[in-house]
Amino acid sequence: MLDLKFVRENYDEIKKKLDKRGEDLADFEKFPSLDEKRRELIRETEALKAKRNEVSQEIARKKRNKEDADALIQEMREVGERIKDLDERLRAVEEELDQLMLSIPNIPHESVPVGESEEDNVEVRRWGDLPEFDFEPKPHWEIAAKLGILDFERAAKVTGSRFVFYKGLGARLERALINFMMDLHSEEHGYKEMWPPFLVNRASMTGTGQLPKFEEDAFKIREDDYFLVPTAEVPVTNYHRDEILDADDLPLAYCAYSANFRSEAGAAGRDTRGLIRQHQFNKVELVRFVKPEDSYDELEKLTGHAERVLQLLGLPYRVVSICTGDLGFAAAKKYDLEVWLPSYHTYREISSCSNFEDFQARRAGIRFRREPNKKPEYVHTLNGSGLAVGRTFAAILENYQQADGSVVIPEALRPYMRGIERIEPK
RNA sequence: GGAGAAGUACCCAAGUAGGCUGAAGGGGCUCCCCUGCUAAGGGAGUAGACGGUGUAAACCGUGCGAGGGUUCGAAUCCCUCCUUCUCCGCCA
Repeated sequence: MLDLKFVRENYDEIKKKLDKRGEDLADFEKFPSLDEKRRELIRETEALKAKRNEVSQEIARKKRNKEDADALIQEMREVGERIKDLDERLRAVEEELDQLMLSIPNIPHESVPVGESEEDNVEVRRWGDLPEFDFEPKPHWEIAAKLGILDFERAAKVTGSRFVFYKGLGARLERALINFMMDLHSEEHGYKEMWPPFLVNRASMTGTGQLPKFEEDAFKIREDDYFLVPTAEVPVTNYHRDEILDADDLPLAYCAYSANFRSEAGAAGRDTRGLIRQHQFNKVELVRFVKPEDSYDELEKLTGHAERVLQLLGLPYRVVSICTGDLGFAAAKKYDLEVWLPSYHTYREISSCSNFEDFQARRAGIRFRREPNKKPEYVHTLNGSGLAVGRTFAAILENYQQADGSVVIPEALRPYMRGIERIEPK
């Protein structure tokens, strides 16, 4: 959410910047009149309330002195009616303004490349040599089938499409990846390890920006208004919702594993095979709460932490700076890490690292105090996948596949696999 | 899931015949005095937050878990919800 005063004072400039996202700005046009209407109603209603408070004192005094206060009471009865009426109108206007503000995306940072779609994203750097095969590399679902470590068919029977069973060494590999990533970030990168709830309430989903605009993307438990987490970002960022943090504690860094649930509305027909796009997938998430002046350095740092996972696993990747037209709703700037998938002959997103500046913090009420008695300020929040585990699983199968159908386990992972160096066809 | 009790400021806690209580008292914290260390003692200060008006000083509004209602006026009365605790049931 953007700051009301800031929008009021910089309306035209902000409009220009939002336009670069390719957003429909029809709603935003309503801002100036709504904002003015709101303030007008506040002025009116508060003047009446001040009067009511004053006269109520007067009535109390008269009653104590056994004087007649009927005329005043009669007068205040009318004032009360007017206040009630104005309050109702004010509430309606504030509700509308609130919905408007909650649906306006973040302003892109000046360093974000201007563009319309993912075509215009800018590659920042590449790492690693692409693997060379003296045979035709197979897609990961075919490799997995030979190894007997994934079962999509039975998952479809048990649940539905876009779900999967990991089996045997496949299940162990998935678990090894989670443990490897969590250990790396908590032991070496200084993140505090968290294990969050996988269901969150509406306020949390609104705090990080999934709601109100993207409700159809989420799985919802209807009767108690809970949502299955689409990413651990939601519970972990909201961990500090409505809090004022100590400046000395910043930056705060958390890493959290969670299963992630996404309805993938609108993705019908895309990536229907394999692990790339599932309704449920595992991910290790990095979340940072930082001082505003540090947040862009922090974004580089966080991106580096995610990259480190790929480097240790020996998976070739590139870093892409997401352009204005492709930027997520809440992000001011975003880097994607894209891992090389041989069977696709292309890089595919495996991590997304964003700086939200104070956009989420304002929605979620996450502030900090620089010094005692100073006014609280909003923190900047960042997060990034470190990494999406299912896609990492797929990348390992594809990049480490051998001519005989086996898959070599990257060395860094072997301690987590009880020493297993290779998964052989069944 | 059933039955009870409770939610007041950083913490504990008083406050129902509704009005001079936005909130007694204590602890903690900050400052000052006294005390050559320590212990103890004395005094002062300690809602923050959000919103509105204003160049500003400042003034006004909201605020006693949340949201409604009754009333000229609510921490105090009524309703709904949330959370915590105790007991029972059920489970992992």
